[in-house]
Amino acid sequence: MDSEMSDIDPVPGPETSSMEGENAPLYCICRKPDINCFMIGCDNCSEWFHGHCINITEKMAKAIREWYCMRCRDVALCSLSPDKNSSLEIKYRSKKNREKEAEIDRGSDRQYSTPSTPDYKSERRRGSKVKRSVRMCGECEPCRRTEDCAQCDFCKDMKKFGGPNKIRQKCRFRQCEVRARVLKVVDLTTSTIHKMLRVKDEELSLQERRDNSYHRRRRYSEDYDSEADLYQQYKAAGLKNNMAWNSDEDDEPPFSPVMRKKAVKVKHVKRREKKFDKKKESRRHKQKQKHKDRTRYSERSDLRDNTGQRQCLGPSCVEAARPNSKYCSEDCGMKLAANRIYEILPQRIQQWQQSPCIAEEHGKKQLERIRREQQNARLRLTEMERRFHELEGIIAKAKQQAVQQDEEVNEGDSEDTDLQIFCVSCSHPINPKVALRHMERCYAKYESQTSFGSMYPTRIEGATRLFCDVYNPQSKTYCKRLQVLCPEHSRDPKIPVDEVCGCPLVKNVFELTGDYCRVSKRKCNKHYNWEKLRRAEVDLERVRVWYKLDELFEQERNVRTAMTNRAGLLALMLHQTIQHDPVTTDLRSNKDR
DNA sequence: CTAAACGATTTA
DNA sequence: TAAATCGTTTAG
Repeated sequence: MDSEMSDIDPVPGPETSSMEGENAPLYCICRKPDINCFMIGCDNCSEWFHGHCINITEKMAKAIREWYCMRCRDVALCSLSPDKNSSLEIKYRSKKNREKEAEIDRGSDRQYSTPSTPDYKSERRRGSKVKRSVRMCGECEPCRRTEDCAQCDFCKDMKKFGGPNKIRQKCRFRQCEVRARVLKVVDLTTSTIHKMLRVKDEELSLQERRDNSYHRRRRYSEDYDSEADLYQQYKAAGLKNNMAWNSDEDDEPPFSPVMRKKAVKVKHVKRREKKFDKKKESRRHKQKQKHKDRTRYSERSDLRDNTGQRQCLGPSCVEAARPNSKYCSEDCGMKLAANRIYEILPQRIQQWQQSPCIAEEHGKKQLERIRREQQNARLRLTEMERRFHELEGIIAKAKQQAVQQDEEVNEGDSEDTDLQIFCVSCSHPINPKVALRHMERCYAKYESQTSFGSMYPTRIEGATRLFCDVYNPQSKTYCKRLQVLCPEHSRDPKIPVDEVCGCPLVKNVFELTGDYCRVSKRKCNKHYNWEKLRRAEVDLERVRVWYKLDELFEQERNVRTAMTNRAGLLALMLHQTIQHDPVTTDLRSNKDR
């Protein structure tokens, strides 16, 4: 049934597989080592078979209740024993009962062996009385606990302890070490992270010692065992300290680092398992996974000597470790850590330099691209600044024009038709003659009703008149409209009677004629507020360029950070790239260039 | 992303 | 049938 259950079951044979490389046990009719695929176990001989070797898919397996391999079936047939159990037929589930039976079957697996299904696996389960479930390995200390601590947050939530029953989780102290979901991670401080790292370090060095010394050689299996070990400590200490989980003193805080580390670790494993959970059906049909090398926690005892005291792990230190620590002093811990760095780092640097780093090259290319774009943006910016000044020049010059009286105004009037257009803002029909005026006012009206601000004032060096930037104490924001377009904070100046419109006249839309509109500004409907619009046009473009520059700057910073962080001390110590096939070169390197 | 909440399922 | 607790959703 549970795929993950098989992972930790120390069944002789398949279960103790993987990771051992050449010595990996062989299974199935093909006699190949366990590969990470669906496998089915014979309910008689317990041998494992690859699904694809015997043409059984996971889906098919779901319908199977008892499965026997060819050999067992043949033998049973040949012996022709009258014994009722010896007819080894594959038994299927009836469709409607499938779900239910799975459960019943599962349940019985855990506890009993029915005569018709010789259950070797459950017998191998070390006679554990505790029922196993998805979230309980049934083996660990917490699984065996039957009493709630009544003090943890989960207990306090329970009805029986007067809680609101909102969280609805098992007592902290009964959360399975192996399978419990990660429920809450408390107070992750930097110091705990360091401690977590140190735990890993210690573990590594421990391994070394074990390998080099009289100790029986043992496979180093990630850090699960260290967790278990520390978890024991946590429990001991946690109970003593009345569950001061957040206590973060001395070397090994009793609880937090363990659980926190576990939180990180377990999560991924669990997520994957979860997927499989859904597919799984019976205990006998297991999806094999890679992380089955979790060594049993009980094996950890060899770290301590008989007296229960341990030697400090510091380099050539012979002192006894402090309680709840693996070192006699902080110093020893640091020394050990330093040693490890000296030992590992040169190698890793060398290794790193041996293979070209694609990411690094990408980064360089990106930087080049960014720089090109930045240059373009800057050019555009200077161009826009030039236009800005040009426009101001034009406006200034336009002001000097003398007002030409009357004629044209009347002319405009005479052109008047009953043509109507609709305001883009209020959609009222308006006379084209006053359209610009109306729309301008309409825009101002609506625009004033909204606000467009940011928490910070604009700080762009060398840019004049971009954002309005008026502070609004109510919302504590700075207005981010274009200054020229902000109807809220800047009123159009009153136009003197004698002011000329002064809009540069054009023919064919774009060609400047060099002349200026000389109608009185107040009366010119054709070029209403032309300066404002022209300024806005320029300013908007300037803002765009600034945004672009900002974005590019951000990109550059990101790329640079990525590049500096790449192959840093921590990265080199923690990660490693393995080139599995040195013959095949990186496909990208051919493609890209 | 995590923690809290809570419906749903399982177990007693 | 209630309690236990799991897995998923929601909120922050």
